Amino acid sequence: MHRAGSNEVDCAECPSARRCWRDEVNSGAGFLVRRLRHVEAGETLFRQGAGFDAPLIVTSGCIAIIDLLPDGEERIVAFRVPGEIIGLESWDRRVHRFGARALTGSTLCRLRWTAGVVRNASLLRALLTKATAPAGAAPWAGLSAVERVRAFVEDFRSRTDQPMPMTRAQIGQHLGMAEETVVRAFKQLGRH
Amino acid sequence: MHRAGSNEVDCAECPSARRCWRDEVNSGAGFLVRRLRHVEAGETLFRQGAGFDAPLIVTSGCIAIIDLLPDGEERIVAFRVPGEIIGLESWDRRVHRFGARALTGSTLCRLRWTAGVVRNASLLRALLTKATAPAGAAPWAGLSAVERVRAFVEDFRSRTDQPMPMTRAQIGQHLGMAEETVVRAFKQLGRH
DNA sequence: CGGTTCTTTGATGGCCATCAACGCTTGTGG
DNA sequence: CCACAAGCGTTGATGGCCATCAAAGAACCG
Repeated sequence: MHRAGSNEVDCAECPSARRCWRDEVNSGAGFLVRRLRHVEAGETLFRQGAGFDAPLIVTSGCIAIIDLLPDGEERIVAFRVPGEIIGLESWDRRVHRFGARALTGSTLCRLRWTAGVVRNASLLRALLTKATAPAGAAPWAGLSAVERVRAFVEDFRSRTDQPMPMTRAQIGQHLGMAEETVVRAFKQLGRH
Repeated sequence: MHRAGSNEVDCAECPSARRCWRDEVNSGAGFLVRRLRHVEAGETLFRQGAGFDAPLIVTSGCIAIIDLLPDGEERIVAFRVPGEIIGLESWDRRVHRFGARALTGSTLCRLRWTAGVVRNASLLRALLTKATAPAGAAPWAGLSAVERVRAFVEDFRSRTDQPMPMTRAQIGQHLGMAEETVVRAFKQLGRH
């Protein structure tokens, strides 16, 4: 049984906890959060290389996870919507592996990470570094640009009901294709 | 403190545990394994859709993780080398999300999964489903085929010292490009 | 030797990145 | 109100990279 400190909230007491954790959350399960301020559209949450302290849970809005490449190009690793976690990929580091920027007005909770949710650090490291598909894999290969855009739209729609807040250029930065190709793909799909 | 059952080994007692877990392993840390038989080159460990019971840790050899697409095509999601885990992506399912096939003679340990290594199932599910980059992201986009093959080779070399056991066609199935393109990329790299 | 698997090389065509330009919308200041 | 700028969306023309098809060498094994 954990006790929440000042400014901290146990997820078990949050009426919308189910949206974040999908299951019911038991009091004392170790999920303590600190509610954060509302961030404005376009605001940078943190930059790549900034000091990392704890993961965040998105509770409203949409956050772009951004990889800043050596040549200055920006690649959008993921779009995070309510209920999803950002910053976990930097868990075993001291600095953020990616940056994060709000695409719309958003709110977040900070996960109190000191709780003994995970008993052994080695397993968590293994999970985060080995269990996932390595960069370089191409699960969608063989798909045309149109089919990849369709898959992206369907994936986003399956995760949230909100309208897509990102620009065509940002979709291109995420899927690795030119903005014009995204536009032509949407036209071929006949719908937005 | 856990006690190992019949045929079970505590990783703390294994002389090569450091190779699997990188850190030193404390007795009773929850890492109990069962040593498995040696699998032959080309042998299928399990097929996509087969019943899942526990993850495996590769201790020697090389295992291909295979996604069987609806059209019958096979996409190689990852190549696992000693110290890496397979099957974790199926943790919250009853069946295997991917198949697995040995590329060379390999040995594996079965992770005893009942140990209370992770205290809360919700967090692990969140880790596996939300923390990783979604399918569709293209972290390598903008790279030519030659540069992607170079990145693949460097990644594999950084993970193991063994010579690359996979064929050009399998590299192509992994990177999403034609076998001929892999060959031409290797020629341009001037070395194997 | 014949058979199989893997590798390599060449020719051709299509998809998509790139460049260029324009319309549309919004915001800002004169 | 109008002019101007900035951001976003859209369309067209062009060229290059790579998938595809075809075929042949190379290594291995019965």
